[in-house]
Amino acid sequence: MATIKDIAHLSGVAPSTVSHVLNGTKHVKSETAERIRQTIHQMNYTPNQLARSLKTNRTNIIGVILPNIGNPFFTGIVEALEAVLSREGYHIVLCCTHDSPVSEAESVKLMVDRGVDGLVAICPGPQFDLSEAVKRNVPAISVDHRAAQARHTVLADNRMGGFLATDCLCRRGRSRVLLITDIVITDPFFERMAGYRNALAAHGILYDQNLVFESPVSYQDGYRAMEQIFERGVDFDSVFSASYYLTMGIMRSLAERNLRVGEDIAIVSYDDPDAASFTIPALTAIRQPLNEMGTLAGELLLKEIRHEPPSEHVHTIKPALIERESA
Amino acid sequence: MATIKDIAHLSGVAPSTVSHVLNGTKHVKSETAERIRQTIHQMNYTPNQLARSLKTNRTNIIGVILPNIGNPFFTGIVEALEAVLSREGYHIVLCCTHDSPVSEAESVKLMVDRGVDGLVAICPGPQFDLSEAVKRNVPAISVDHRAAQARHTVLADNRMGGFLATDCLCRRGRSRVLLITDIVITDPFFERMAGYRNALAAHGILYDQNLVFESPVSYQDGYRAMEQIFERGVDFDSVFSASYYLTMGIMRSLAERNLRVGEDIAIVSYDDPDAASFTIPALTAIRQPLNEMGTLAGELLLKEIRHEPPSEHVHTIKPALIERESA
DNA sequence: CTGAAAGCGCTTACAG
DNA sequence: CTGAAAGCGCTTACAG
Repeated sequence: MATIKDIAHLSGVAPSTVSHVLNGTKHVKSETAERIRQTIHQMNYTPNQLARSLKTNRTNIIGVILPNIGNPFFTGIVEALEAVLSREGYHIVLCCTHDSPVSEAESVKLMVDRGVDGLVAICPGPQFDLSEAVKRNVPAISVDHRAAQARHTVLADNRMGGFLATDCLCRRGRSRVLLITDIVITDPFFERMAGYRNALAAHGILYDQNLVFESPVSYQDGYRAMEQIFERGVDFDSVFSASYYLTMGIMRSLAERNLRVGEDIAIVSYDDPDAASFTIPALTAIRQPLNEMGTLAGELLLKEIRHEPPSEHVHTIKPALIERESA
Repeated sequence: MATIKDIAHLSGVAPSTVSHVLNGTKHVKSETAERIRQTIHQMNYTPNQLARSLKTNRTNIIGVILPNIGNPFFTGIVEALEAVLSREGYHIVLCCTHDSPVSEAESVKLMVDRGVDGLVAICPGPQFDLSEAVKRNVPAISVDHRAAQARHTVLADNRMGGFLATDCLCRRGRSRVLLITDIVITDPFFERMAGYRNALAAHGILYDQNLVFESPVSYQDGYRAMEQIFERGVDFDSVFSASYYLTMGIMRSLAERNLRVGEDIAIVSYDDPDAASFTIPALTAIRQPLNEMGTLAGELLLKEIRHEPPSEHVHTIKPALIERESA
């Protein structure tokens, strides 16, 4: 590969001059500049970013750590994030952790060691630790998780979401509201449950421990959970499903028992991917403000990178109830 | 941040010695080594990978370029890929292109300039160009796309998939088989259509141009396409949907018209994400060999990195028909 | 078993 | 307007 030296030789100038036309850091006589640009083009030269970064301490890369690809919840956030960051010349690079704490720690180290200019962690596990980034002075934002070390945290108001979902059900006259939630009670799920209880209270409905079920989160697990609930003969008239993945399994279980969703049993689901409008019946769901969350996270990160004064540290964004057919 | 020099000073040795204990590249007297390890630990030192890479020309990073996150088709491939590569000490880093050719080109450049040790492009657009990687001698694998420049290409047998899907329908006595496919006819979609035609022919059914529809690919677009087909009064008894996203929209359109999927209208869908078992009715679908594709891509990349002799250049993996309720 | 020195490919004060 | 030189933080022959 050609180096900046090669280009310098071939153009009859010094490497520093080439560097300056490359970066526009100083005025170079237009003839010289043109000549240099020509040989750059002829040689198909591209600066070695590793060397550049070593010197400048900048990579123009923002690392994003997320549990996995394939979950539409992340897509919305990452897209918004990318939109605001790419506008400022940053590239986004993703690391998946598969919800493994070990992998989360490795990902932080990997990206910090590779000199990313900033880090955003989306929906990390409860023990997620950004101190490695903080120690090395790389700005970091935590999304959907209160990380002690992140200067900024972007949260969705899960309590409000839980309230909205349950309240919707109660307003429709449902009083035996099943809550099916993630078996690992991270903050968001804890908050959703709090919202559930608040809504019940607001409607004068007594909280009944026997209506709350925890399950691993997958389509299949949602199905299994619902089957067990039927086997136990639980009395209920509606479901607040705290995860879209659970919802799909729940709906199948109901269908197999010929229960009509939206009539016999009302359902409100958390999360509102495109697919939620295409289940049959379409889902009434809590839409998380993914776009806003991603945008805000991006803006906060830029501020930190530029050492602009932080506004608040924890930002909470409100979700919305999207009413369709299932409730 | 501490550097290798700092560690050397504090341990009373030369930087080269620290380097050797760091990398195990030479035997160092165990006392010395221990002392060095201690100060490394005390100082919480981590080598600067940028500097290391600049010198060694290795980053231990494999760049994966894919259209987007949020599509379960990619999840399977990436997971398998990660499994085989991480076993060999490589980390995977993702770049999303959102199906934009510009972004595809930038991603290749970004990763190559950052010195990735290998590249795999999953399902890139028709004009995708790996020559930038080839020119710089970085091994590259193309998955689900015949890239002229990639030494190795991993393909799914889409023709077979198209055949299997259509054949399934015909075997069940359907003869008016609608084909709804992506409006951008990339190789995979072209092949699926070829399989469709082959299957029709095998069953002695005349190919009818009027049964073939092209549509952008999303839930909503699938719905729209189906609605238009109804408006035109097309006569059909079954659907081969060449994309899972289309299928969801198609099913909703049928449901709204009170047509029973699997009885009035049979459907076979391409792609078999977890969700395919949880639609109502569950989908008969073509399952792509994602795990195999990812594993093979990873293995081929490793071979190239190690300059091992290539076996074949184009590897085609067979899909399978998964029979459920929709056909 | 350990160290001095060169060099990876850039950038950036500094000098002229 | 241009260039010589130092240095970013490592690794790796080479010498001893």
